[in-house]
Amino acid sequence: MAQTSNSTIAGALDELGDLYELDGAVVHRVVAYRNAAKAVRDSPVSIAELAVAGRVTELAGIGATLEQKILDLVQTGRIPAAERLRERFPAGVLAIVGLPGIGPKRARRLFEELGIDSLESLGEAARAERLRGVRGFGEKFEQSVLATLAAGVDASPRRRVPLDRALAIGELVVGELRDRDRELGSDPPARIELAGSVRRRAESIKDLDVVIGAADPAALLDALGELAAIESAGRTSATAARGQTHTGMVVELRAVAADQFGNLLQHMTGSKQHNAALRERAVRMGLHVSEYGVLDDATGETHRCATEAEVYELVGLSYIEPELRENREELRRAAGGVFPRLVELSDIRGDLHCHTVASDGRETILEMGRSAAARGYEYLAITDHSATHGFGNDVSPDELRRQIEKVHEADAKLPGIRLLAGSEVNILPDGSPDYDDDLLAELDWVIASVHTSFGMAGDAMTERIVAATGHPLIDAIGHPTGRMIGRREPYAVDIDALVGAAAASGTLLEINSNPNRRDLSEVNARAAVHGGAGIVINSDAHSSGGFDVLRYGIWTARRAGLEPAAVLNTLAWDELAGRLKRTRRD
DNA sequence: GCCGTTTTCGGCCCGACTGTTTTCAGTCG
Repeated sequence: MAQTSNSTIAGALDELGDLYELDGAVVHRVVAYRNAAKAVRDSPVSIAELAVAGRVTELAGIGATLEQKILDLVQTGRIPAAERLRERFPAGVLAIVGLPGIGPKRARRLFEELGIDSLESLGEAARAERLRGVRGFGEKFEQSVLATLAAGVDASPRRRVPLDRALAIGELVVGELRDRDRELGSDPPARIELAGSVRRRAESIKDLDVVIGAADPAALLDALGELAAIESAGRTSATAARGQTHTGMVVELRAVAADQFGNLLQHMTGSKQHNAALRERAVRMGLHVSEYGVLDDATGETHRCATEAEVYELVGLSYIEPELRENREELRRAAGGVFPRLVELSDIRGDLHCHTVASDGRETILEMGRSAAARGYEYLAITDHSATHGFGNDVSPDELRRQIEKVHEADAKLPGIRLLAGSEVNILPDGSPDYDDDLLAELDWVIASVHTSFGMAGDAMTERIVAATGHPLIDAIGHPTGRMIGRREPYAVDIDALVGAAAASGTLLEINSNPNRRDLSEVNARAAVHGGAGIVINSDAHSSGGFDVLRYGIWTARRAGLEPAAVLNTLAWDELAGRLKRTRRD
């Protein structure tokens, strides 16, 4: 029997939180379920296994009660409490929660007093002007409901976009605001930074947050609507403005005095859960953290912080990098001292996955090699697609032999960088690569990926990729889960099984840096390192400009808490080559 | 429901906004 996945368990806990909230539970109990759901979702190890082993309460946020509910779910597939609550509250009531202005309390009141149990019955009641008869509801609420339903419920939660799109717009906005500040002649210049999930380098972004530290921010706030990226904007208060980009993203500007900039940047960078946990810790120390300062109960004094580091220092923590602020383990670790240094772009000494005109790339081996050398890389593996299910030009075995020669020729022409003859081979449905072993043995580096039959069932897909890790000449697995952020679910591979097989065989796992992939994800990358597998971070570039995406892979690794030593292409090639299983086997 | 520099009970982040209400509950980020 397939074991219950972390995401299934997390989903069940989230649902329980929603149901208890409707049921009128105290907010802290509801929050406890949501925190537990997040802890499960972010866990790099199997929660089902942990629960069966009696160790699940080791996770922060899971106690004896939730342990039992998780065990029920894992062992019987059901949670009795959830079933009882579902009988009391039709699914349509939960669907109403989350509409603008409707939380659990109001949804429950509408359900109990007017029997509203679906979007349809909500709309009917609004049109019939019956909602205003309920205490706490009025005419404006009815209009808001009708507007929401008219716009389509799907339109209400704004679409999330991958980080690269949000970052491009955010950097444009910040750049223009800084230009404007210079034109205004501010002295000292205003501090203007991106905050929010963009600064945390999250996988996908809902809206953009920009923070300003300035004595007189009015002119900057008023300028938002004039920026190239902004379609419409307006002031929302003396210290804030809100606009919308031409792409439909909401941009929030917040301003404070320069000596509070650290407080605001910390507050607006979040995450919400990180901030809540930080503030709970502060309260235990008699301190109250907000975007305006840190109030000390003992003295009645509010400390204003020009930098974030001061905020963390006041609550007894070492500085926490934005990428880690997700309320995973970072507060506990920061209380214990300084973090090990996270991997950085400048640590990467070579790229082991790129394409040329031989398959679906747009540039030649020489062009790609020159560009990689110019970026300071010591080595570059040319890994065009293999022959089956071709991308652009199918690289037949004979063509691959010629390609190996071409790589050697180009390598001789390019001093300062080592070009490696490689291939991105397909993992066929039976788990084998699509070149013969004698040909693979002529290559310096082989990365193997799934490009077909994405729909295979979990056991078969897992067997398929695990089989590939067992091949002596496959050095790494490319984009191991196939997920596309916001567009395609990962294929049904058991990540624990894959990590175990990769660690046992010495097969490396890729963090593919394409911003639509970032695969392994941060959670899976953490699982991989936890399970003893080695990581490589690659661009999968299809042109020389494609090398730029490596920063997204780096950010995924940093969000996973990876240090340079966990990432094998921080090594010189000779050292890395010596660790490959094809070498170690000899 | 969890958790401990308040340790087996009594707490549990902070501020802004909205609509409805005459002082605030609920929602939101």
